[in-house]
This record gives sequence, C-alpha cells and structure tokens, in this order.
Amino acid sequence: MLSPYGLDIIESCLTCKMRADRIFCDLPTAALQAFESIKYATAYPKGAVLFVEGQAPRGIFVLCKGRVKMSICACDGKTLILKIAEPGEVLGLSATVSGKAYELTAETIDPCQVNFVKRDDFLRFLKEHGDACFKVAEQLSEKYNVACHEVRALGLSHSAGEKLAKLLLEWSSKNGESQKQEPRLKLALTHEEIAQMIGTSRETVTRLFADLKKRQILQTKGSTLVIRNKAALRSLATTG
Amino acid sequence: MLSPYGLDIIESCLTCKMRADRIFCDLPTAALQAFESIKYATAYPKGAVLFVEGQAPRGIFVLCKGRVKMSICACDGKTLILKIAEPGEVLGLSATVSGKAYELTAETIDPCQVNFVKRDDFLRFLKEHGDACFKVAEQLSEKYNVACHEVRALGLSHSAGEKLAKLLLEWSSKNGESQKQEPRLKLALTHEEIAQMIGTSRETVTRLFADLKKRQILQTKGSTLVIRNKAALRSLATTG
DNA sequence: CTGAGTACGTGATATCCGTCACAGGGTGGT
DNA sequence: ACCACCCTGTGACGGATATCACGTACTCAG
Repeated sequence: MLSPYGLDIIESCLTCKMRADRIFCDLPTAALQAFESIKYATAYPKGAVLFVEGQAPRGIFVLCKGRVKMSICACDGKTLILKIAEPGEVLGLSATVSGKAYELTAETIDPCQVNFVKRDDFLRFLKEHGDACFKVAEQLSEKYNVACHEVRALGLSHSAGEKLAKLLLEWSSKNGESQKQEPRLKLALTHEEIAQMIGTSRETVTRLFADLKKRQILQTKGSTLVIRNKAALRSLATTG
Repeated sequence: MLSPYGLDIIESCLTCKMRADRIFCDLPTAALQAFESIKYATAYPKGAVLFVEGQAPRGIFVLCKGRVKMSICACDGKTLILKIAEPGEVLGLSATVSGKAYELTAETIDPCQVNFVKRDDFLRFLKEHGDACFKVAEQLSEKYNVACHEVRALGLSHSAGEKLAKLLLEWSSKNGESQKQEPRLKLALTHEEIAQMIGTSRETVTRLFADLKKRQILQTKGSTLVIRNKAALRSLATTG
C-alpha cells in the first residue's frame, strides 16, 4: 500500500497490534469484519483538518497513527485546545451518534492514519452489533469524563499557575514517568499552544515557566522538561 | 401510593405522560417492561444528595419530577454548578456505564421523584436491549455536547458579563419565551447560585444585574425578570 | 413583634493577567 | 549566507474582578 506522508499504513483492524487495548479493536471478529467492510482507511499530512466545529457530522474518524489537536474556537479567533487525541481514539463520535454538529475542530499535528466511517454506515453497524454499541457508550462516557475534568480545571482553578501545574502533572502521568522521583517529559507543544490548553495567554505561560525554573521546581534541557520538585508542583496544582 | 414530600407519584413508565419525548420512556414496550422490573421508584425531599462526585457508581437515577442541581466542587469549598437537571434526564449515566467514579454531585432542589436502577441490573439490561443501548449512546452524546458548551463558555468568554448574558439567553430559550419581544423568566436561583453557574463571585453577579438594569437591558418585577433589549443582551453575549 | 438567618446592594482595595511593544535566538528556504 | 519567520523572553500598563467589609431588606419561627 501507499505510504503517502511517510506513514506505514496499518492494513486491517484484524491484524492491528493495538487491537487488545483499544475500542473498536477489541470486538468479536464478526463485528470487526463488519467494521472493516464499511471503513475507509485514509492518510493525512500534518496540519490537515478532519472536521470543523459546527459542521454537520459526516461520520467518525478512528485515529490509528499520529496525533490530532481537538479544539474549539471563538469568533474572535481565540482558540482553546481541549485535548490532543492519541491513536485508538474515536473522533467525532458524539456528533455522529446524536446527529448534531461537531462540537470541536480536529486538526492533525502529525502525519496521521485514520479510519473513516460514514454516518449512515456507522449507525447501521451500531444497530446490528450490540456489543459495538456498548463500546460506543463506554467511549462516550470516557469523553464525557474528560470534558468534566476540563470544566473543573477551567471553572474552579482560578489561577493560571494552578492550571499549568495540573497540565504538567497530567502529562507526566501519561508518560508513565509520574512515579519517578524527577519525571521527564518532551515538550511537544509551543508556549502558545500550551496557553490555548489552559485558557491563558502565551506571555503568561512563558512567565510561569520562568518562575517555576527560578523556584527550582522545573528545569529544561532543550525541549525536555524535568520536574525537580514534584511535591511543590502538586501543591501549586491544588491551591493558587 | 404514598406521596411522601407532597409529590404525586408516577406509578409506571408505561403510563407516564412524558413517554413520547424522553429517553427510556420512548422504548419498545418489551424493553420498557424489563426496565420497569429493575427500577426502584423513590422520592426525595428538597436538598437530598443523590450522589457525590468521587463516589463509586451505584447506578443511574432517572429524574421523573423535580429539579436536581449538578455540580462539581473544589477542595476549598468553591462550587461550580454545571446544570440544573429537569424531568426526563438520566443522572449518573456516564459513571455507571464506564465504572469510574461519579464526575458530579447531584442534589435535589425540589422534592423529586426518581427511578433508581442498580448498576449491575442496568448493564445487564443494556446488553439485552440493543435499542436501549443506542438510546444511552444518544443520551451520552447529548451530555457530552452540553459539557462542550460549558467548556466553551468557561474557557473562551473571558468576561463575567458575557457569561451571564449567555446564561440568561439560554434560560429564555428554554422557556419558549425567546421568540417574544420581551422574554420573561422566573429567577429560581439566588445570585450566589448564578455565580456558581458562571464561575464568578456573588458580588459580581449583583453588580452585573445592577448594570444591566441601569442600561435598560433588564428589568425585574419581584422574582420575574424581563429582557427589555434582547439585541443588546445578545451582543454582550458574543463580545466582551 | 422580634430576633436570627439569609439574600441582596455597594464601596474600597489589591492582584492577577491580558495586551502592547520590542528584542534576541533558532530555523528553514533559496 | 542571508533574510523571513516563528518562537521565546521581558518590561510597562491597565482593566476586570476577587475579596473584604459593611449596611439593608426580606422571611420565617417563636
């Protein structure tokens, strides 16, 4: 198969290595085969837009490779990044199920492989495969959960420092680095993007980082970030 | 049947008048009967707590009568009200499906009638009734949608005035008053609670209302609120 | 009626942070 | 190598709003 943007294409869900731990991958073979028959494997370059908030739902996008930025944006251009989706996630699911417009905008930030399924095909698939439908409910619950966390972070932490601290801790826990004494993580986002994730301005992020470094809580080596004082960061995350 | 807190109890989902337009009410009779057999009809007084954020999910609560306040709260006691649930809504759904802790706290603000279903029973019910499962997915999508709107409101509208304007417009559209020239609505919440809905302080809400009245945009008669200048309110809701 | 409790109204003050402005350092293209 | 262009760092300034503090009005029980 072609490898349009430097991707090794995963041919089939049946042989995909992530099958065990991902939604839609962990289904009875019959359901998976049905899914295979309605999906369109597609590849996108970095910076492609899968869908835009407000669009009528065309279908779902199962992310197989690469990362996708999920964001909402205000009329004045201000943007809020809700999450960076990772392989295995299903994008556009809730809009496709409910028939309402996509709530978010999805834009690739890496070259990505995506399985697209048209709305009609997907709904028919769900009606015919009860176990898939249940999976969808689980996945939606998960998304709802994440959204609630976001709401909590935005609504209850009134200082930007608190939100940044929360974000860093969350990242370090994702990397499986959190239990280490001094977790490390790669900063794959610009200050601007980090600002958009916590709803603040670029300058504030820069200043916060400067402050955290001065206080010996963080340290940077190139684009690698070391958390030198986890406890301090954690206390920043829970109070102002 | 008993009417513990001044409620007329709805005996059965099969004869419930809301059946047509509500989730779980609009199901094939077979599924509804199965649902009947696992549900516990309960009544709560005002101020009762159905579940608390962080609790392991015991099951779902279908709200039949009364209103329920859904909120999250920070360790320091600061509270954010996400929504006021109305009859027909299913509470605790996503936690029950995913098995994760309840994301929110649910507290009645009226005397309420509720149908409770234990988690195990509910999950079994879902596996056996594909159409119910699909309904659940729809319902979860809806909740996700609302959460996204909340995120947008919290994260992108940086002024409190904007959020208040949005809230008032949303309320007036719920009441079916929105198309009128001068929509009216009953203010059933205190300033404190409104503040908690838009993530600001009580005093700010008071001051905003005062300002809106001074500018002839709003007018109050007792607890009734009249929107005198819809256009102005709408422009406040989209800009600062 | 009276006092306690709760909701509302309003001023003074401090602070966080968004915005503007500019400067330095990387990086990639031609 | 050179020039754009983007990212980062930092100062100055002002505005929105949280917080504190207090006074007023309303409700409800005794």
